[in-house]
Amino acid sequence: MARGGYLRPVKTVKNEIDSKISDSTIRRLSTYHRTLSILESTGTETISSRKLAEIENITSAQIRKDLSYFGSFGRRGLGYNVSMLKTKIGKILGLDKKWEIILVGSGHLGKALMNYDEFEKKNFFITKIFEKDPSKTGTMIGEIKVEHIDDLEKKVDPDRESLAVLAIPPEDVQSIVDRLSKIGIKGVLYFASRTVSVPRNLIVRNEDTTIELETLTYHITNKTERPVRTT
Amino acid sequence: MARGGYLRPVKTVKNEIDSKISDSTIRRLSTYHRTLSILESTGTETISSRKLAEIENITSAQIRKDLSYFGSFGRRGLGYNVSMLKTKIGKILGLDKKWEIILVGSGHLGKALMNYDEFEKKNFFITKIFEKDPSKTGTMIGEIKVEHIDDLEKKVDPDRESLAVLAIPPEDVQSIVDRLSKIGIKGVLYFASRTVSVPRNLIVRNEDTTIELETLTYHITNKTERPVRTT
DNA sequence: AATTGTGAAACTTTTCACAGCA
DNA sequence: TGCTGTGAAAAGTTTCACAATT
Repeated sequence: MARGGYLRPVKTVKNEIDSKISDSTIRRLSTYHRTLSILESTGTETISSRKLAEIENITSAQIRKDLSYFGSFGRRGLGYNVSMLKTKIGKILGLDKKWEIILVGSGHLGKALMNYDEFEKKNFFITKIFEKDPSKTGTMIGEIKVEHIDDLEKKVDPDRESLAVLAIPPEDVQSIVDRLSKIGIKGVLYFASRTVSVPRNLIVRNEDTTIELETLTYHITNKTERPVRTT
Repeated sequence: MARGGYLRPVKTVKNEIDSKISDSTIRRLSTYHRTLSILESTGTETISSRKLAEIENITSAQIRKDLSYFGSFGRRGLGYNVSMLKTKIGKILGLDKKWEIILVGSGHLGKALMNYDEFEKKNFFITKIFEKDPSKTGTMIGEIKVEHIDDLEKKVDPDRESLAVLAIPPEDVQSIVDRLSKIGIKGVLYFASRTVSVPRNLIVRNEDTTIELETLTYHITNKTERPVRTT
């Protein structure tokens, strides 16, 4: 293990500033959290890593290892308490706090995000909407009044809204990312098919449907065996 | 999912053409392809792995290694011919063929996908739309007439349409995946926040916005250094 | 002089396998 | 007995560094 002590063998529950947990682990924790929510709502009280692994289509060792970076949440011989594990993972991911999100772009994708049920389950709330088309300024989407993009700096309070989701065309992404970074927004998710240069104080993620489709066409074209992971 | 004990993910591949190319490599090839398109359209004729690496925010060795799995496309001392490399990568990803896609679900997300400009650049064409709300049957979205979901099996020709994109609620995903698999669809991309059990003959991908947001909230909450990768 | 292509090294992630505990 | 937690081994991925080539 060449990671040379990124985790002391102590039972630290919270990792501090510099431990290096892989992105894959974080993404899996997110799926565990979502599965645990469903199990909790169906009244399941306890689950073993083996059973959870079956649902997730991964190995049980993977689950135990992922959790071990953050502490010991199970009971030997018994498994994990569903609600307790869900709460613990939620805390690791920061889902115990309410997250206010600004949405930039109010086209079809923006509206789809506004209606997305999963958000509030995760404590995510879109609280402001910005749009460059002036004819839309002042119109309502759900309970939120659309603001003009020129007012971004004026209307956003980064102490409240720390996340932004961009449902805008590729050519607008870089400038909006730059403006959001200046305001002090902490994280941005955008959907456009484009690379952006990322200011240091900001975490940026991209979700690009064409990349996903191209992994499909690659595998189909090259007749590769189906990879089991779906997330 | 219980397929007799827990299954260890079928990572092993016994197939004709390729050996074991990682998913990360395929995803990067997809981004190279998109960058090369832009370079081509701006008249750039040649690019070195170093310059491409700067754009992509990765190392040049990574690019050369990714390409080396598939052949030698550059000229020592000179770099790569932009159009030629774009064509070669396109061929690897299967983008030299036209892909007809069926869309299931015609809500906001479905409409956003219908309007998505990037698709045709990649030779992706949504040619059929299915919807469970009968009041929408027969209405037009763009140039396509919406069909009722009951007619899925009747109206889909898997020799033409090999891909499906699902813009439907989580509770409908599993049954649609099962039906598409029976018809002989080869690849499915869905957006709902949910794991599905995947029939053997089908490749399934999931794009889940809450997972992306949770990687953001994790990093912000734990004040981890910004990871450079944005895609 | 510049830059590819690639083995080998370095590093990361996953899986194994079992001690230890309920 | 059943199942977790975890070092160690195995597998996988990225980076290094340089011979080969234009």
